[in-house]
Amino acid sequence: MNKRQRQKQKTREMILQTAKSCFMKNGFLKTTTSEIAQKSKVAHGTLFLHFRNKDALIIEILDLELDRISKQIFQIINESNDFELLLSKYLDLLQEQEDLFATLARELPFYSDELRRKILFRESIIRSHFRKAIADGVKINKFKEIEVIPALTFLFGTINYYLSLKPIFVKEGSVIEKFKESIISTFMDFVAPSSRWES
Amino acid sequence: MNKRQRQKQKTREMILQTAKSCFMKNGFLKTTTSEIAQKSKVAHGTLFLHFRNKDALIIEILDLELDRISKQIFQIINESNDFELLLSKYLDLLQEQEDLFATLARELPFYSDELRRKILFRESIIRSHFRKAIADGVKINKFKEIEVIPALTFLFGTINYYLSLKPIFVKEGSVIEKFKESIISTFMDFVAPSSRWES
DNA sequence: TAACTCGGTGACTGTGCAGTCAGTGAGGAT
DNA sequence: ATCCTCACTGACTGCACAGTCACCGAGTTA
Repeated sequence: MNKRQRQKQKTREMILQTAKSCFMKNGFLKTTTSEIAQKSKVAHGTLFLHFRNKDALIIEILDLELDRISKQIFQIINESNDFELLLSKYLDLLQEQEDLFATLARELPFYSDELRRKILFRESIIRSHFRKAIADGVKINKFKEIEVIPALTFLFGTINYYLSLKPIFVKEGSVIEKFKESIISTFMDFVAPSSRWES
Repeated sequence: MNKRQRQKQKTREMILQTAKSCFMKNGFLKTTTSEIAQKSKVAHGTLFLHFRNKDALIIEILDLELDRISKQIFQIINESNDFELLLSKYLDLLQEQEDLFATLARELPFYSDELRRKILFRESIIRSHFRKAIADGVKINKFKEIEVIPALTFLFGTINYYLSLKPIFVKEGSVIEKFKESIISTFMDFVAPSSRWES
């Protein structure tokens, strides 16, 4: 690889890096290509030399990021098939990338079909693991007999709600951190088996 | 009131009417002032004669609409302090104005502070009635001992989630209609008292 | 060293938008 | 009948933005 090719790749990575941090901070919709170019210290036109358009740039970044996160989640899933632990670790992961997930929660309805489909596909995979963990819990009477899918929608819907309205729930810092215990304990309460077996 | 004044008021109401239907269909963010003007059969400039700016127009429409809906909700609340019935009727109301509520759910994070505060204030009033209904239910052992506020966040969060991602859940028609039974029965399951008192 | 290649440049274009203002004419006042 | 008022007009301004292209010069090749 000669000097030109090295420089080209370096520029490309610089753009990706900068774009990622802009997107995290202000969301995809509000971030402009000029802003990315400026902060990357390249000309505006250079962006479109490396990426067909703004959407292609977003998709590339999200693909990379979601890949990375998916791997972490699968690791968590393999480590622990206990539902409560799984949920706790999942929330930790969300917290680590909270700006990204809050942005996704807010902006998802406004993305292009392609982008939205990609994101929802990833989420559906994650959700299927939770589904299995709950189904297992029901089988061993750890949870009461519930409709698993609606129950999960309550869980994911609520998390999504906290994320998308993050600035309303916390002035600064992490929403997930603030409500993690509440989310877990409320959901565990909800699915706790009736106590007739206890007595 | 002379002819001029009558005409002026008529124009104003025409704009409000048209703007409302545009906002319902495409949301506030995507609706342009030109579109409203065109469909109202008035010049673009006329809009700004009647309303300081686009935001003032939105706020006026939403204030009117939320007033109307609030009244209906209070009527429901007065008619029935039974939680399940209250929830059912509330969902019916959401369904009647589903386009509006879906728009609000999606766009709320992007509104100006003033607008967002107004909407959230209305919601908080409604929510307080639900809180009371649940607290009453807990008192008479109709529900198990739960943390009322987190439980309500699960409920409202989930409804918000269904609304904001409506096009993903249903191709056409009403999300609320489709999931109403599921939402009610899942939540009632969640808060059902342990069965030790039954036996 | 001369010719060529190609990544990078940034002024420019086109589009879409909210908001403005000098001008118009029907309606009202005298 | 005359003048005035004011709701209304729509071309215009200014802005923000994504995307383009003729040109440049460092790096590569012959």
